Parts: sequence; C-alpha cells; structure tokens
Amino acid sequence: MSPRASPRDVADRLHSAAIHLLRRVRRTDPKIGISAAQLSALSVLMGGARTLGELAAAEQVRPPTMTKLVQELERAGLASRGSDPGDARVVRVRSTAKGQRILQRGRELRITELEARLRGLDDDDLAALERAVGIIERVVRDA
Amino acid sequence: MSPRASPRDVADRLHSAAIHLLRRVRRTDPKIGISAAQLSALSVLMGGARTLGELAAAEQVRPPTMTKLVQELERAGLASRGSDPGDARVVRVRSTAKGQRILQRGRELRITELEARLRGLDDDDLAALERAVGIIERVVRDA
DNA sequence: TGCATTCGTTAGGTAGGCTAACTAATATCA
DNA sequence: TGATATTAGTTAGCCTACCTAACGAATGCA
Repeated sequence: MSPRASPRDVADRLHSAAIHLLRRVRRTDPKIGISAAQLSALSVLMGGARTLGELAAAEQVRPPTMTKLVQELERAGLASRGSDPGDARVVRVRSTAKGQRILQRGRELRITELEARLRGLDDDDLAALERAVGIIERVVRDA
Repeated sequence: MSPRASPRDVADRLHSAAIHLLRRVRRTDPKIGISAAQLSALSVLMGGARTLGELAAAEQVRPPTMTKLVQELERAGLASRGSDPGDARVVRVRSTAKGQRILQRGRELRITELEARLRGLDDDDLAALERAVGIIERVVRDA
C-alpha cells in the first residue's frame, strides 16, 4: 500500500476536479434550457415542499440567491410559491408537475454525458466513485 | 458486496456533490481575495508558461473567458503576459513569483477549509477519496 | 404594549461563463 | 509572389449565479 495520502493534496485535487467536472457538464446546458442551480434546487423539491430558507440552506446559498432562483423557476412554471397556514412570513415552495417532468428529462440530458463516461469504468472504479461520493456528501454537509 | 452501482445514479450524485462542495468552499473567498477560477488557472501555470489557448483548454473554458481571467490575474500581479518569439499571435502566460507564493502558501484558505474536513476522515476513507479523484480527473479530461 | 427576532425581498455589485464579430499574424498554394 | 484561408486572441454585449446591506412585515416575548 502507498503511504497515507496527504489531506492537503487530496483537498487540492478534489477541489480542482470538482471545478473541471462542473465546467464540463455545464456545456450541455444551452441545449436543455435549465441550469445547474435550477436543476439542483428542483431536485430538493422532489422530497416535498420546502420553505425558501430551507431550500437556501439545503443548497448552501444565501436567501436572496434562492429568492431569485425560485422566481426563475416560477416564471418557467417549474415551481410554485404558496403561503404557510401557520406563519404568514414564510414562503412554501413546491415543484409543479411540469417541474418534476423537466427534472427527470433535464437531469437525463445534463447527466447523460457524464454517465456515458462513467459507463466505461470497470466495476471497481465505479464502486470506488460511489463510495467517494458518499464521503464527499458527508464531509460537505457537516458544517 | 453490493450490486454494481448504476452509472446514472453515481453520475447524478457526483454532479450534485460537486455543486455543493464548491458552494461550500466558495464561502471563504471574500477573505482571501482569490477566486476558484483564478486559483485553478494559477495551478496550471505552476507547470510553466502556457499560451492563452492552452490555458483555456486545460481549464475547459472558451478563449474569451480565459482572456478575462488572465487580465484579472495580471491586475492582481499574480501572472504576466509575454509574447512568443516564434509567433506574434500567441500570448504566453506565466505566473509571477507572487502568484507562486500564493499557491504554495497552502493553496489558500479555500483549500484549507476543505482540508480541515478531510483531516477528520480515517485512512481508508481518505484513500478512497484519493482514488476517486484520480478517476474523476481521468473521466473529465478524456473528451 | 413595545421591542427583538425571523423570513423573505429589493437594490446594487462582482465574477465567470457564453457567442458573435473583429484584428492581426501566419500558412497555403495557384 | 500575391490572394485567400486559417489561427490566436480580444472586444462587445449578454446572461446566470453568487454576495452584502438595508428594509418591510410577521411573529415571539418580556
């Protein structure tokens, strides 16, 4: 076995890899009419309605950013905003049927290129990737 | 062992994880005065001078985007532009001593925060992550 | 009742990405 | 050689996605 990897090196390369990965898949966006941020927010809404603040927290952005994002989604008919029966300050956001449909399709298109590449990996590599994704999710979530 | 993971699921989660990872580390940017894109470009220049086009290709962006990025780096004193002796069209970009110092000095807080999180992982997880990064780099690079 | 807090929006700014259209330099070939 | 095609990079103009600061409206609490 090789010596223990340096957390710094791994962090550095992971950071760089994330940047390049997103730039790569980003190129397909113009074809599908939905952006990464919208796609990601919609996918959170798949789990049911969320308040705007919850959405912002889940997506790791500030509330004003999410306000704008949701406005875009609403304008595109992909999500709708409603009020909370118990608290008039909060805005409850839910995805529309169209939003759910688009999510499926948009995800497909945006992910397809990446997926095609992963398809070329052997089982071992794919399993390693899956495991790593779980680790990343955990590391990023625990603030 | 679990059954073979679905490339589609892994692609989807990897995509999502990359988005959230970058949003997370992005928060430290205001403190350090250098952005993800600049950091990434500078790290390419560590390998020596590159033409603007080479840089754009390495960074997976279009030439006009790289023109702007390099202008920023130049304005910050982190990179310099020179002409090629053999071809007057090309612009050769190199990092300055200051640029190299910034990179070497721990690759900045942006990485440091991520690094701190990785430091909490056990050897096994860290090794898995390292391996996965290699796979991602390969998958993304092979256009 | 009145003050503090919380939720979300508005206003305004920055960076990073794109395409289209251009200039300047080089390469090709009749 | 000279006309034409190609290549490298820039400029202009646009869009999205972030942010902070400042604010209004609703709620909670002393």
